[in-house]
Amino acid sequence: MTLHLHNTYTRQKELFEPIDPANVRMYVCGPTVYDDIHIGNARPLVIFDVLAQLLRQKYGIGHVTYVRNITDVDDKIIERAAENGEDIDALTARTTENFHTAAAAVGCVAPDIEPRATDHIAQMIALMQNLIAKEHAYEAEGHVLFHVPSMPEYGKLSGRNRDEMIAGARVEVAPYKRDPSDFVLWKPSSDEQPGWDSPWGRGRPGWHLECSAMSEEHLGRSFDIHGGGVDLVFPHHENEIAQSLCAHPDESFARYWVHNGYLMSEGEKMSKSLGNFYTVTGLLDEFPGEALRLALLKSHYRQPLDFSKDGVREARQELNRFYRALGMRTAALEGEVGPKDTSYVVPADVVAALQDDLNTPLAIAGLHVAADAVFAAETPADVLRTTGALKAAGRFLGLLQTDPEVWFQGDGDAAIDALIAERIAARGAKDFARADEIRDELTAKGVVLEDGAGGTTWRREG
RNA sequence: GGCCCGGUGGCAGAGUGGCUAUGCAGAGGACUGCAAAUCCUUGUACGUCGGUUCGAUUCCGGCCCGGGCCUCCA
Repeated sequence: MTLHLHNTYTRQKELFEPIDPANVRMYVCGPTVYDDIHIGNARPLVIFDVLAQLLRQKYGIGHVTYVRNITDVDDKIIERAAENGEDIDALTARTTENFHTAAAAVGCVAPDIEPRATDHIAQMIALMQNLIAKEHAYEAEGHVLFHVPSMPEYGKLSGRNRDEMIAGARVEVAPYKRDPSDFVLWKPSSDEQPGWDSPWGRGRPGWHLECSAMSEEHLGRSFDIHGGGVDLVFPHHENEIAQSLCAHPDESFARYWVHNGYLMSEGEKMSKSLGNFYTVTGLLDEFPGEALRLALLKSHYRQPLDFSKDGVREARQELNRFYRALGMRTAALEGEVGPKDTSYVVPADVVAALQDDLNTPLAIAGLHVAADAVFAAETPADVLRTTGALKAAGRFLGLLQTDPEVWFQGDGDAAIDALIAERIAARGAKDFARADEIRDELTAKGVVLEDGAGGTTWRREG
């Protein structure tokens, strides 16, 4: 089966053909670590995690290099640290840790390489020297600027021309710019600001330079996929292309540009004043990370996604259904042993959906079909086969890898077990009044009991 | 103002030139001491106006509505 991806550069869905199938390379823009990540930041994390897993599955583990950077030098960081009265290093360390915790909580596997901007200052300086030598960049008043008119193709990715950008410019043009559209590669730092020595004095990099430097360092001058949110198309990715292509005109830089759509929250653009600003950490107090992940994957990645807590609740209901199906496996094993046929086939419709430009909603529909098959299973062998298929399909999406008992019951609860035992005894004695009393008591605590053929099980609902 | 994306049943959300996903919620039924789960049945959706076509939700155009980007927000 073949993989197709929508390429922003050509605005078409294209057959994916890696430069080197033995080393498929993907670079995704990671966070600027100035604050705890919000649910909008989590969307690209989850999407590109699915893509990375799909690539690993297709080309083999060890044949995919997934790089996701951390931008730890930026004016927003400087400002936030000043606001908080916090040391910059403390701020970036704290927010980086929050980022890692949140990413893991929504089921993302760590990227193969996670470079930090501040570890690549030397590479950035070399890149600027190269650009200056080729007359694509110039120094002015301690700044280094990229000269946009030096690149005729500038604007191709975002589909805009220079005149439009100048006409739309809302910011006053700095006097040292040769052209209003020129952008900053390097800027001087005051004594209080973080800075590094350079041929142009002590300073720090502009926003776009770090990604050009880091992708080159870790993936080479040409690589396969470059990903991020649509809002990065312009100016960030446009400028990365300008920097990297002008520095290395014989290379292709990234070949497939993959961008995820914007996320809205409760029907509106997320903002702190509207009360719809959700950090991942905050949401994790209310919902399992897996429910957040499913809620994010229920829309196609290029579509705008209206995130809502109701949507997460619905995702959790769906996960309940999947985990109920997976729980049949335990029941089957506890009952009859049966033939130990654990062979299963990963549902082809799920894989096909993902290979068609990451159609996760269609893949999830395939998960439901797989769950139906579990519920229809008639023998323990069928249960083992169908649950195996469901779980394997879930793995493609980074879902359903938890033990069903843990999903429903968490760490367990001896008091609940004791009440259930008492209720089973009461039912055995036909004391249904007492049995119902216990059910009501547990219902009030958000515990749902199920009397099945294999005994009584319970789950938390809330 | 410029550029771009979208408007699908109560909600979420795929997809297709004719056979009308999937889930959540709802209704009826089977099953169940009760309940839950599961299974069965059920609801005839594609913003609007034109055009192309034997036939359009799907292609083309106008309009309306919503959203995004336009120098540092994923």
